[in-house]
Amino acid sequence: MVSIYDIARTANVSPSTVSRALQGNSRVGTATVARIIAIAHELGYVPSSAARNLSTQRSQTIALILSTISDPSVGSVVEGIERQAATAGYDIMLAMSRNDLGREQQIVASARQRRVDGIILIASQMAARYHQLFDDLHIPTVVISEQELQNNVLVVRTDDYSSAQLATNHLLDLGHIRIGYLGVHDRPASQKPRVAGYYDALTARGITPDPELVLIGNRADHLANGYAAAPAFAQRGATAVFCYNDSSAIGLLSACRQHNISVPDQMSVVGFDDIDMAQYSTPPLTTLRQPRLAIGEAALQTLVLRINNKTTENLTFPGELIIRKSTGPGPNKPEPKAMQQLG
Amino acid sequence: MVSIYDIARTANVSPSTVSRALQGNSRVGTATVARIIAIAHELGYVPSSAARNLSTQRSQTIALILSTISDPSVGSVVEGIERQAATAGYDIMLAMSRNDLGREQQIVASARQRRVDGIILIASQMAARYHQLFDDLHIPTVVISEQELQNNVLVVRTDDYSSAQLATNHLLDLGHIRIGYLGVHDRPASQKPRVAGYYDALTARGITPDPELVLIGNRADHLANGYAAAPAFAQRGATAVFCYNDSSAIGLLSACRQHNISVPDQMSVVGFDDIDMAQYSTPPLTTLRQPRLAIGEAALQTLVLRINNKTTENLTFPGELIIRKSTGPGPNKPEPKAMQQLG
DNA sequence: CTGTTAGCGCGTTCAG
DNA sequence: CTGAACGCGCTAACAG
Repeated sequence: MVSIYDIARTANVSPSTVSRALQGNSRVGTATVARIIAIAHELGYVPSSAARNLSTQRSQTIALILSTISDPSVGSVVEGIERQAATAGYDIMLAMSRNDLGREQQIVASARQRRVDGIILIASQMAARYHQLFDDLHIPTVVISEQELQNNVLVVRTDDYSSAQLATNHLLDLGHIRIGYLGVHDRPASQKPRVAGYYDALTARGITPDPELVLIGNRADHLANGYAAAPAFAQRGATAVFCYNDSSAIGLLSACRQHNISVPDQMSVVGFDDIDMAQYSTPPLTTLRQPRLAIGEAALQTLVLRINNKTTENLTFPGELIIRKSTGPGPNKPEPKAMQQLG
Repeated sequence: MVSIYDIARTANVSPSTVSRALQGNSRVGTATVARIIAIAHELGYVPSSAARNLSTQRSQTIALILSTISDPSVGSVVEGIERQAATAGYDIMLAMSRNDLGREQQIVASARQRRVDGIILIASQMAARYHQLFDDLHIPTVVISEQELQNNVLVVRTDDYSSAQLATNHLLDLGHIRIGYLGVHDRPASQKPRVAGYYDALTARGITPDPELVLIGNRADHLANGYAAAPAFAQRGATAVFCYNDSSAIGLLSACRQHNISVPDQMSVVGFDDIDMAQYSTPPLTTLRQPRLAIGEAALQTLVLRINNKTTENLTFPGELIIRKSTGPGPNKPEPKAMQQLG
């Protein structure tokens, strides 16, 4: 492997001159710089990041930890992160925790050994689970999802609470009373505020939330969860369901079709995320769009700021209600005229 | 940052003894090993991979390059890779090429500087585009997808050709004659053999493929491609369509519904991949399952073998036809009895 | 079983 | 503007 020593030798200069010339910044004779660069190119020189890392004590690497990549809603977030990381000159070390304790510890160990400059956590329970850990690590960290505040952990997220209210209010506006909530068990951090928003929206309209209409799936497969929940909702008289995410909603939609429950005539369904597939479901899914790409980009930018000791702050993005065809008037549909006036 | 020197000092041994003790393998007094480990733990020692990499000339890192992560079919593959990488002690450097020339070069540069021990390419045109590059890099590489054979590049993939034949034959068996193919423009490597399989299956039954029934979408959004293609297929008298992947198929399904084309009564649709969403589409999608998790795992294992100079070989996995509800009898449906007998 | 020595490749003072 | 010298943290070859 050719090093700066090799190129120094053939250029009749010292290694430090080569180092400087290659970095561009320092003051070196314009002529020698050109000559050095030429020789470096000619010799097929490729700088060693290990050596550089060792010397500079920075790895130009950020660890991206997520519970699973097989979730259609995280793709765009990762995309946003990767994009910004590339332009900021950081490499990404990808790790999947799978909610597996052993693997989680392994990941943290690996990140520490690699001396990663920063960490991004997506849809992982790790931040909550280890509570103090990320504070003690002294590695800048940003968590994407609602989170208990910690000292050294930044949060970038969608406003789950008000988004859930938006979704629920949409159903309420359509005249629904018996509105269910379909949840998951493996995303407590973001689910909590969504449930709260759902509850509060109901209560604000004078409706007492019925615990019977809150169903929490127990598997990691959200599609299957949604599919399995349909009969219970129908049986308990729900005319509308607000789902934790689009996957759950699409599973639910599929089951409705299977059980001949017409959507939206007999059952309105609202999802969350607006994944690519959402507008191609049957019927196209009304959902709460999260600005996933922007969140990913913001997460990385915030992290870089934090790494460079600039001032940073937690970021909250608003959700956007996307009305499609899976929601329709409920049994107590208000007068169209009134709706018009309010619009 | 505490180093082995620090722990050597407080343990009254030499740094190399510490190094050996921590590696476990070498012969060091059992007592001192215990003492050293204890002290290391106490001092909060975390080994530096940069230093180790520099010294050993191996990075324990593999580069995972893909065009985009926002494709529901790559998630499982990545999952398989990550799983095996973790157990084999490799970290993953994630990079997305986005079919962007500049980014592609940046990624290769970064991988070289990092001295990655191996490279995995998924659904990327890079292997084909640079042809000679990956050979010249002298870094073990495995490509997931059909590929022109290169010296130093291994291939792990689904048998696209015979899978396409399987899919097409299924449609043929159902009595369809005017069978279309819905393709994409950004996956030439895997599409080529699929189209070939489709053509050959048709020809083998004495049907002359009609070029009018082969539609190639021109956008990166496969769902949208599928959606846009429905009218053309209907208008040209296709009674069945074999799609490049499930995303295209689901887009097509959605458009059929929109245009009141009944599936499968008026139009049968077959996808490819068997993504999680496939069984929850309307109707549930008949598709060709790829063993994506297994492919990911095999890809990494093969790569590791190759890194360690063991013998390796290209791997081809068979696809599996999953019959669901999006396919049904065509206009020339054969006698049910005959079907039974053949089964 | 253990210590010494010498790099691995690069950045960075400190002198000129 | 340039060179010499040292350190980053760890492994490995060579003595004992």
